Amino acid sequence: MIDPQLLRENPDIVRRSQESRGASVAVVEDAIEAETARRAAIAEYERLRAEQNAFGKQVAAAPKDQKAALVAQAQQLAAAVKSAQQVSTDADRRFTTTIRSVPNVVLDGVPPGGENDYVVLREVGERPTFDFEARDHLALAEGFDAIDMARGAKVSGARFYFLKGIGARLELALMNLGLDRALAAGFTPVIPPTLVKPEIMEGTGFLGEHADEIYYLQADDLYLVGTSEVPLAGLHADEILDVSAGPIRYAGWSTCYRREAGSYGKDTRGIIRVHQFNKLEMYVYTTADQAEAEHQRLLGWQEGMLQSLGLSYRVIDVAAGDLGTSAARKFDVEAWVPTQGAYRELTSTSNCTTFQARRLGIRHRGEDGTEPVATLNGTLATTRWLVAILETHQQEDGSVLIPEALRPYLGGLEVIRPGAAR
RNA sequence: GGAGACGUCGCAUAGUCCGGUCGAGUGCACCACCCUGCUAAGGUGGAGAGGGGUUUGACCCCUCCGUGGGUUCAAAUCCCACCGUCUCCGCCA
Repeated sequence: MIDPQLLRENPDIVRRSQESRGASVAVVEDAIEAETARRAAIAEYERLRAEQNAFGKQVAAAPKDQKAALVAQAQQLAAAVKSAQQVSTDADRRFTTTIRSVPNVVLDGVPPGGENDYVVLREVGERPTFDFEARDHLALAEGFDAIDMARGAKVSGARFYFLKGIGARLELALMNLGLDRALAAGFTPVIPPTLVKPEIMEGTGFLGEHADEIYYLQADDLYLVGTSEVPLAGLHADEILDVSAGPIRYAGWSTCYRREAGSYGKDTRGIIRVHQFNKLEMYVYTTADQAEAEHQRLLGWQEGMLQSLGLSYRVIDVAAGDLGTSAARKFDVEAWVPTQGAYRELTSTSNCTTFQARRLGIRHRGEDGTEPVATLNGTLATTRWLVAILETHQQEDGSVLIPEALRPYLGGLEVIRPGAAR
């Protein structure tokens, strides 16, 4: 939820943000109107309520013979209070609904436009080249019996898979590498719940435009999370945090579930786009004025991971129209996938400023009382990374060199050979 | 799944039977100051959250006793539902 004070005092900033997202400017006018109506309704209700409170005291203090007459009067007042309260509650609900439909205000410098209007900030590392026919990640993995798509489909349907043998070990190694690096950077490791209540899912901003993407368990009124960002944001809901000593940083490992509705026919081969995968996610609570610096740090840790794995990548500044509801700015790190001749997203880091925190009631004590904190998130590793690792480090005989950083997590294994791996 | 107990402003508690004096008392912790020859003890005062108004004054008002309803002129207190915690029983990968 955006700052109501900003809406009232600087609506132009909100309008410009909507324009750069290519989103509706009309909702800004709706929100302003709802805010004004809300305040008027509250003022009227509170005036009547104050009157009723004062009257109640008279009734309590009155001698017995006068009480009946006073109570008769008070009954009328009570009716007026009740209806004014109803008006006030309705106005408040309408305001909340309206303002929540406004996505976060984008930061200065974010490129305007849609999906293809990103700005490339840098390209890092040399793209691998091969003097043989490169195999794609699935062909390589099948040589090691590391990924089993057919049986995944048999058991669970399309876009499900088994990671087996070295495939399973490789993923665990990757996650452990990420966790150790996060630990060194001061993150607290967390394994969160992956089923969450509606208000938590709502609070993180995922029930808006991405509602179709989310698995929902009707019998229990719970949602399966598509990222541990959701439970990590909910972790401190309705709390006042002490961020005076610096940002509070969590590294959450979880399985992620995505319906991938509307992506029929896209990335159907292998594990690029699947319904279930694992992810190590960074999640940070800090003050609003430190958010942008922290965002750069998150990006730095992500790049450090890709570099340690010997991957070639680029960093893009995602355009306003392609930001999620909660994000004010987002950087993606995309790795080069040789057989696709393209960069594919491996990480994403968003600065949600105070948007999520305002919805979830997460505050800290500032100079003038409590203020919402800023929240940020960013990927540190996912199952998809296996695609880039396998393809980048493949050799002519179908074997794959294991990046040095991963070897300690695989008992020193240096190369995966077809047929021999387990 | 069944039975019972409980859920109060950081923590611990009083208050709930018999509705108005609870716009919530006390202890601990916390902050400021005082006293004290010093990381103790004592004293005084302060201090919660959300929202509205405003002559923008360190001022006024409204709301918050798990959540949501209800009864009432008036609810922490009465009624209903739900959520959570604990104990016991049952069942179970």
